[in-house]
Amino acid sequence: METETATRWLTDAEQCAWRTHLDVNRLLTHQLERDLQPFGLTMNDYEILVNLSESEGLRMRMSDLASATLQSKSRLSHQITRMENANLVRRENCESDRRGLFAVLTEHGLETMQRVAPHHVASVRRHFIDLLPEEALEELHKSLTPVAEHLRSHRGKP
Amino acid sequence: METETATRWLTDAEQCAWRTHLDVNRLLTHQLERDLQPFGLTMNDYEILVNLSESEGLRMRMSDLASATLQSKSRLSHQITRMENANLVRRENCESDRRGLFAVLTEHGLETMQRVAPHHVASVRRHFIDLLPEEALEELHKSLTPVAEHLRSHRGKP
DNA sequence: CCTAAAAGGTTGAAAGGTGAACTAGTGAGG
DNA sequence: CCTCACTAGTTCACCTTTCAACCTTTTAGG
Repeated sequence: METETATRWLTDAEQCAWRTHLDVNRLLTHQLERDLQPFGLTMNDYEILVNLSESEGLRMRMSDLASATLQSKSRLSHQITRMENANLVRRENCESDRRGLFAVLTEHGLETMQRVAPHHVASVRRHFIDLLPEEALEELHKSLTPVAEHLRSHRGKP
Repeated sequence: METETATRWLTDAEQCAWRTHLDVNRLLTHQLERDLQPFGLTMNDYEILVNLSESEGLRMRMSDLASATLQSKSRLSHQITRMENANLVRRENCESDRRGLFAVLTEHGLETMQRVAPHHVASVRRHFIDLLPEEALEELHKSLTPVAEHLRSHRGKP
């Protein structure tokens, strides 16, 4: 009688797909990061700017921003401090809950965002979107959505 | 006459696909990292172990290992130092080129690798591979391969 | 009310990553 | 042979991420 189940190793096809996926991620992240560098932003910075610029009042509660960007509170706190020093963002107290803080986009943050966005979008197109036929992109989205849901619902468990 | 070309913003579909892709990456990386944690390994450690264990003589030149894992030399050097301290790997001089070094898998490194691999594979299946129908995985691979090539050929340029 | 637990955030130290400067060995051209 | 440019790899200084400890305010129960 077996107590251990035999390992289901990856098939060759699975292995290839998986490694390609990993590689694309790493390479793509590097490339996008590099393309943002001339503007003095990282992808983290950019993502925060996007989130804030899409929110009412150009502001978000720290926690909401943390979970929107899938970061820990601690990391976000440091991140916002840096961006505050760069005058892209400022912290503001929350009247209705005195524990809370808002991260608020500054004028300069908004301008930066608007100036950089076209370049970033071009970069995403050039290195990813425009390399995939339209159906492939839709296919990708359809396949990945359940994965994202699974992972989201699964956070902080075994 | 226009000097600036109008920005081709992402369509809604493109935007969704792109954001999902980003999210899956981040969430998946976190999850895999967490599943390796009980074994005292990071994904970087694991990847190095895999590369070495698949090489002749369980060894690779530092540069080759760096480019196989898409890391900078500097980063790899630190990484190997840590793994050397954990006795997973050891450095060995290269006779034929006295500038060069090999990273060599130790006995303990090999055992660790073999012990951990089944769990890691299970994790990859559970959180990714097995969530995708077989054709979706092949589709994914076919779509992503040209992207990987593009990015690889494009390293270190505008 | 009062208390205890939970939620919102920050902090500081330690670990990990980056890029440029550096050392040492190689190898091709004169 | 020399020398000069290149390759292999490490190191240093600096920045980012992580994790646990911490403080304050809110909420829920008794």
